[in-house]
Amino acid sequence: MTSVLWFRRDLRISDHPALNAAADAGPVLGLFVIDPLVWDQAGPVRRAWVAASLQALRDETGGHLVLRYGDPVAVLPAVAREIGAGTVHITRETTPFGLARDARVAAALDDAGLARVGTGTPYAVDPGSVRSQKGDPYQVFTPFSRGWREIGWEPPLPAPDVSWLDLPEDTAAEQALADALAEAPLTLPTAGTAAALERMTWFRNEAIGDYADLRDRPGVDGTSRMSPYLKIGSVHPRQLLAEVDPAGKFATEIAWREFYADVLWHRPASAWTDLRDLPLRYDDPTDLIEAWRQGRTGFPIVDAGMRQLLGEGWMHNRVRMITASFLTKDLHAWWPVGARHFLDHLIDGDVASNSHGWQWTAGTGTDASPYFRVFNPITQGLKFDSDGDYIRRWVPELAHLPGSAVHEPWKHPLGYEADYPRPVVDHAVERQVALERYAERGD
DNA sequence: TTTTGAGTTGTTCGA
DNA sequence: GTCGAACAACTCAAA
Repeated sequence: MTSVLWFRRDLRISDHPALNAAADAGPVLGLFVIDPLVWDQAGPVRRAWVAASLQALRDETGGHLVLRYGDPVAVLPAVAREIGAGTVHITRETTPFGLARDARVAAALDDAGLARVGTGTPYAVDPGSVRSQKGDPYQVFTPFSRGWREIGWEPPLPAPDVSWLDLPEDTAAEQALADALAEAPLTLPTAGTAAALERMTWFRNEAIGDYADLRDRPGVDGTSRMSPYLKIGSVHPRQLLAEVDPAGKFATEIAWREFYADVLWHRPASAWTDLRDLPLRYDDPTDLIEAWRQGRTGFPIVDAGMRQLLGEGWMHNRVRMITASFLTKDLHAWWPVGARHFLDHLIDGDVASNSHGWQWTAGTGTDASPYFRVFNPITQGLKFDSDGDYIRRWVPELAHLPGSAVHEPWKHPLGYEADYPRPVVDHAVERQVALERYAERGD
């Protein structure tokens, strides 16, 4: 029987259980729907990454990827009818947005007399399935990760033989793809499964030994950089876990991704609201938030990170924490303001990891009340970018300063020669304000 | 039921 | 320069 495989965040053909299910049943039409509501919200680099990943998937299918532009609620029944398919196969969604969209599409498919089959999820262990001995979902990472490893996962599936179907091109979709690709920065990673696995092999052979030491240094290429591939589904986490020690540090990073997906599964509102209702008092300092977005706060490592985000669509994890701490603890803004900006621009922006990473920084997340978690952007810079290379790469106004002097331009006679902004706040003062607000919560 | 130990990623201060 | 303690009190998981 003919079916449609609706690709979403599973842009690959290997280790793809839903594709296997469709291919086992008969000929398959591979479809991706460019939904303008999602597409237009994304920044140019994020769009370029999706476009490049679609192009890679098209290559992997031998050119048989059909693109459509529009609302999936209208597109899916129309395409299924056009090709004579009775079933739409998907990888099951787990996020609130994805579940709501799938529910609307499912209703439309029902009305059209079409079946829908969900197989697998983008996770090694499906969200909702790791439970404590009492049967409750875990609220804390470490016990979750024990339960997660106990459940375990299957080895990756090979790519199936697929009899692909085609339809005439949708001009609007092809144009959207071409426009997005035209805006790709030179720093965009090579998209697709093969590039992902090649990078993973390099990481495993060359970098994983130094991972614990180098992963915190934003000026060093010491992380796997698998997150953009995982986000778009060019690889499934099973394929990465098969390459490493399941008890090791890298597998633990995968477990963090799965933990946050699990938390979001049980608490969908936590995507955009405080997981723990403390409540904290927030400000809305519009001009300062805009300075933060643009990387013009006068704190070098904050500005370097925010500019890397806009330029590359990626930010080093250490710097994500520093910039997030700055927005929430120095500017006292509500974390979703920052989470929204990150999600719009990060090529690896994933709602579960993004929002819960932000909640961790803001102190509203899963781990217990570390009220004192206020990053000092200057000492963090000196500690993790001690040679200053990261700053010089992203903040040209400071590129003339030597070594670690870039972190404290106010101490250098030539620090402001190139019109670098002065610090927009006094960190020591704002740190005290943040601590006081934490102490007054609920009063 | 009660108790106990633990909880990703920090900073500052004083010895 | 290095190191350990203090920094609120709380929630969770499991014994």
